[in-house]
Amino acid sequence: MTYAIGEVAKMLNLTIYTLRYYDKEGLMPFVERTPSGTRVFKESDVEALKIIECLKSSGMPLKNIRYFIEWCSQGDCSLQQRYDMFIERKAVVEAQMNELKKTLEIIDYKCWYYKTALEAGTENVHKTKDAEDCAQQQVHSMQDRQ
Amino acid sequence: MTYAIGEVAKMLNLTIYTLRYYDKEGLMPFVERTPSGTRVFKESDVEALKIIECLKSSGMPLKNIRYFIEWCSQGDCSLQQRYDMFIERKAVVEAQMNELKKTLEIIDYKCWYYKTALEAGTENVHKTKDAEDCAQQQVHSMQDRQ
DNA sequence: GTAATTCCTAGAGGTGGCTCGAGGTCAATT
DNA sequence: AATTGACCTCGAGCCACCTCTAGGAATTAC
Repeated sequence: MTYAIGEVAKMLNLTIYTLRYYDKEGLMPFVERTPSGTRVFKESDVEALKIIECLKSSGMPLKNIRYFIEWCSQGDCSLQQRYDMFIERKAVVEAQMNELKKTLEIIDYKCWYYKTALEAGTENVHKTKDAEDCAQQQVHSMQDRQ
Repeated sequence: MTYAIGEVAKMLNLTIYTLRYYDKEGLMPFVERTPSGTRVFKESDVEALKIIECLKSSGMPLKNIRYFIEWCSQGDCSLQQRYDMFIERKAVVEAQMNELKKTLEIIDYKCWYYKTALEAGTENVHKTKDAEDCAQQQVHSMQDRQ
């Protein structure tokens, strides 16, 4: 089973432009063509594109993804590099998750802050209390929600 | 206690260029100046910048962060908008965390894939088995690690 | 008092990642 | 035979987000 670029775009939720751009950037050297030049995507090509999407959403720039793709076509001699790369990606993604967790904590605090301000009708409800008071109140509000 | 732009840059791990750029983009209308034009950051300005950083790392574009800053200077009439914005941010960040979790699962699989390939000396160890075999093996390898 | 450091503005330049328009090919349908 | 629609290339344009340079002013250290 093979796919045309439009089908692949739909499957991966990308535009045709993006796929062609990736090809131009050397991310899809494996995709074959018909004699007239139309790209023909194999099942394995779609799988490779999913890995590319995975690396992309791990925050890896396209340039570096291209190096990985090059390693892949070099065979077993690049296994160590590829392993190291995924280990590094793992660390990066875990760091990102920790960052997001911190971000979420601040956002949760702000949700509480504005919720109580709305209830009071004014933000002054917070400005008149000191920071420790606020933290206290937040803890209680958090517990109430459980 | 007040700070100069260079101190704030160090505190927030940003460059002076970035801070000035944010100012140019209307993200810091609250920062005052000395008669000679030098920016003077108050403690509360640094706190506001931390919220800006929080919104930024939640994936919010600077343009939208500016709207939030404008709302802040409009007082209590914009409380609802600000609350809604943080509720929306919460959803966005939670979605991002779910995305990252999926990404991490694929990366974990790939770490296992390359680890076993390295042990075998060749990637063929995976190519000769079918996908279900691989999944099985992965599950075992995962359990071994616990 | 002069040298070093830090600040300022305006505006140009750069990177990453697309996004699109023009002009053309090809295969299938009417 | 003509139309439709999906494909192609090339190159320009665009958006977000900085990043830096030039030219200048103010402050601090010796």
